[in-house]
Amino acid sequence: MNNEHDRLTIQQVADTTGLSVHTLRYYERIGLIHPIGRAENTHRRYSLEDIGWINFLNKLRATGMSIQEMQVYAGLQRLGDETLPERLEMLKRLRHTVEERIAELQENLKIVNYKIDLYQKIVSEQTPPIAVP
Amino acid sequence: MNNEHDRLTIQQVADTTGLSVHTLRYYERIGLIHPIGRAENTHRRYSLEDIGWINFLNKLRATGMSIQEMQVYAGLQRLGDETLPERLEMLKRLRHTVEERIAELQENLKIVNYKIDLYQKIVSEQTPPIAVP
DNA sequence: CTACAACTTAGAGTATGCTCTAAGTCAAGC
DNA sequence: GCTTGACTTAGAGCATACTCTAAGTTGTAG
Repeated sequence: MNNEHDRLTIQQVADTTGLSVHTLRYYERIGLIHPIGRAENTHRRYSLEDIGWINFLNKLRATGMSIQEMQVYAGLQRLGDETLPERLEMLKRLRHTVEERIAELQENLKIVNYKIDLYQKIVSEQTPPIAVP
Repeated sequence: MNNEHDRLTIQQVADTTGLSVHTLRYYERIGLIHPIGRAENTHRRYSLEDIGWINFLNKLRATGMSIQEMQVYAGLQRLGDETLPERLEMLKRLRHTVEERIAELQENLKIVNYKIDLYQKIVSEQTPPIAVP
């Protein structure tokens, strides 16, 4: 299933996922990533599935999910298909919080825009394009 | 301009702004809030303008602006109207980053939704509404 | 008068999420 | 044989943003 070409070093994974090698080891240590397979020399070798999982973790992080919640999710994932309903619930809750977060940002954006308009007016009044004597 | 009714205690401000009294003192200490006026007994007394500023700070924080950037903004604000163009620039940059953040969240939401749909299907197949022999 | 609540300060402590260091192993190239 | 570079581990350190503690003051109520 995985030939030698599919098995990447930690540095390669860092380059392709955007996580640092430190962070990759950290994620593995805290259980976000399952124990990665090793080459004969004890060096980690990541499979393509591992990359897929790490990319998904990155998406979860980008939604603002905390490390702790991701640990729960990763734990459920490892328990197999019978935890699908729980993971589904987590994702639905995540969707909800992300939607709320977007709405909040849009509200705050309005306020920022209002302030920009206000300041823009004052600034343009102070320094008209061409001074008229 | 400010009568006794307009001058709130730190606890009242905490209640109305949602910040803790600790955070209010912390914000003042690091220059996010200018030195608040005191009653005869050295206790802080916040004016309505102070409340307005604190509420604005809360909006900036909610957009994800860092404390450090807010310190810069607060510093410019204290320098008066001649810093309006700089503050305008900061707000425009903020608008941009918030718009990007919203777009990113919406992208990630798509992925979460895709996963929800997928899991939903699997789960509903595993446990049909009524088992048919 | 004393108890209490609300405040004050300086400074220490905490949670989160990394990020780095030190010391060591190992394979490949010169 | 030796250097180089990529990896390994355990554990320390760091940036951010609070959050809390200890010790003290003050004004009011009983």
